[in-house]
Amino acid sequence: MNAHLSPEEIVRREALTKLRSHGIDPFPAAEFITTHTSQDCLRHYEEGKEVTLAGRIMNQRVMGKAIFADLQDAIGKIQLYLNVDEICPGEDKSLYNDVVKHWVHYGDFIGITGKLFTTKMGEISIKVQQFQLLAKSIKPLPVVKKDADGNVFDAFTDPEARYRMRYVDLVVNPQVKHTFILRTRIINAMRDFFNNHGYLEVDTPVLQNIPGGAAARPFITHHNSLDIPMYLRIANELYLKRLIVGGFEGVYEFSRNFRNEGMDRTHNPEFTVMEIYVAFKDYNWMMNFTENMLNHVCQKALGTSDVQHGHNVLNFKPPFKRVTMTQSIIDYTGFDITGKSEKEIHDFCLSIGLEVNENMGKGKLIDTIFGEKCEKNYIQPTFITDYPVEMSPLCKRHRENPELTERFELMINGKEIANAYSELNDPIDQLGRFEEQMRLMERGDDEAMFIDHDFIRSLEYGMPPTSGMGIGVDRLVMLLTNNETIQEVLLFPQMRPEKHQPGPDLNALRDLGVSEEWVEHLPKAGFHSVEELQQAKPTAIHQQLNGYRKKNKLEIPAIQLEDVLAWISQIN
RNA sequence: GAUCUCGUAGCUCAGCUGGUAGAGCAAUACACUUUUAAUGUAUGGGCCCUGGGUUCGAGUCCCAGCGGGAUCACCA
Repeated sequence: MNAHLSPEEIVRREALTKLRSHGIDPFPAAEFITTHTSQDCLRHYEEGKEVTLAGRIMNQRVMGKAIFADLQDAIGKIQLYLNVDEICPGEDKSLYNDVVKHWVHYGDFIGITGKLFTTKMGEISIKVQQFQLLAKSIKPLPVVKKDADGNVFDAFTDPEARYRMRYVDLVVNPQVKHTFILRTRIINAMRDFFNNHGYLEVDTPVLQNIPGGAAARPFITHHNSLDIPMYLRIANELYLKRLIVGGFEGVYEFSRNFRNEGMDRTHNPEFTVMEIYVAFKDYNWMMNFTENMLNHVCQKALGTSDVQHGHNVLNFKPPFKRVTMTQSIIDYTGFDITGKSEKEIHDFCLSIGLEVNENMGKGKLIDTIFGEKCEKNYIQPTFITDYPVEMSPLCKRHRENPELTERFELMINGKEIANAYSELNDPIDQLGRFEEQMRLMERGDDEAMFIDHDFIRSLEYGMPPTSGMGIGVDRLVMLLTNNETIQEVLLFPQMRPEKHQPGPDLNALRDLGVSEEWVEHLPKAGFHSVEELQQAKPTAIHQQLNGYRKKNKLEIPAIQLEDVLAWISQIN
């Protein structure tokens, strides 16, 4: 029955039996009370101090009657010194000779009590006096080794295996664990910053009737009792604005959004956006707020305003540079879009070799120019402001130029990190913009937005002037943790489901009367299941099995055709 | 969705113009009471992703599929 297990797994399972027969439960229930962590021991070292720790045993160096090993807990690692006479002061040395030396494996959880000391080589270690197995690991972890210079050998690097088995990744790759600790620190720092300003964290619906607030393909599901389609949210913006209508001064939400679109190293079907809306503010205020918030996050989470990302050092000390969209396009193409018609801009795009088509409105054309020619140049944090009105259906018109909107996007490392508006609060203008979106949709723009009439109604009751800002949390975390792929900052990134090839069902084969000496060979010879036997001709099975026997020089009796016929008759 | 590329032992990887499946680490056994990529000796361990095809012969060549990665398209 162990045919599908690797030899190491078999050894570990046999150890379970041996431990139990010696009265040791490999999965004990009782709480194990620790007094210290690995870091406590290293930071507050006192020779001879008694400590109790728990963790995984990671790297054993057996030297006869003594063993050095590393204990890895939630925080780090510390070296253990396991000496036969310390662990087994009496006559009975079996705890050391059997349990510790042979039945405890790399990756097992253990609890120890011992005294701190420093080895000849100068490493702080624990001289173990009491040893207890807390949980056995019956699948071997990848073994990653590191030399004195910090060079890593045999690292567990296969992205597929790492993302599918993040639990393994976290155990053997400390830098991965650190990324996720930083992720939480970044989010906590943002939350603190907003709370300290008195803004309220809220929850709004994930399951929505109208997937509004952004332009994207939604995931569709169905509510049985109401018998209506429902959508996983693509954004939470319209709900937060309703709350501003309701009278909150400032609201924010860390929103898990879902978009049914392509997946790549910057896109996951579910992702996190932080959105905040503050009443009586405009986008100028929001720029100051955003740069101060980000600097606060860097200081709190990383302890610096200078963040290493790839070859660049990103400086988050306010103020950030501010450039209008129009000026940015002049800077990088020499073309001034001010007052230009859709046709003129279209022709300009063609003249500089951009791929555009007749379906693209003015906003989309300008967006294309910016995306192709400008965006990548903004490495240091830069606010790009005053977008054309066609690109921003939820944004208030610019106070000085009705063709523009009071919008900014924050560019860092050549990519968009945040997006903010002076929010459109004129219900009549808003409805008109939604209707314009519908026209774009009919013209072939599949990114145009749905109309949310309840949202319009809320604006009709009156929304104060408000500024809102959204920030891509996953991308911010990528930026601040020096990662290039979103999968590295999501604990469980979306993957295609694993296809399980069902393992051979040996018991079903036994039930047919297949002899014990043959049963394990049937799958290897190509017959994994009863069904596969059923589908093959008995004569072919007979020949194939005996061919396999000959090829592998099996010292077991040849199969007779009658045997095969007997199995088949059992099936029917 | 398109193109390129990869899939070999628990992990990291070799395997050339087709000819009996390899290394290091891990495992097992023995030795070793301050090692740290511990060391030394010995041993075991493979549906070479799956299914077809070519061939006397396929891990290797061809086709299809499954899964991953990269680039592109769409999007944040």
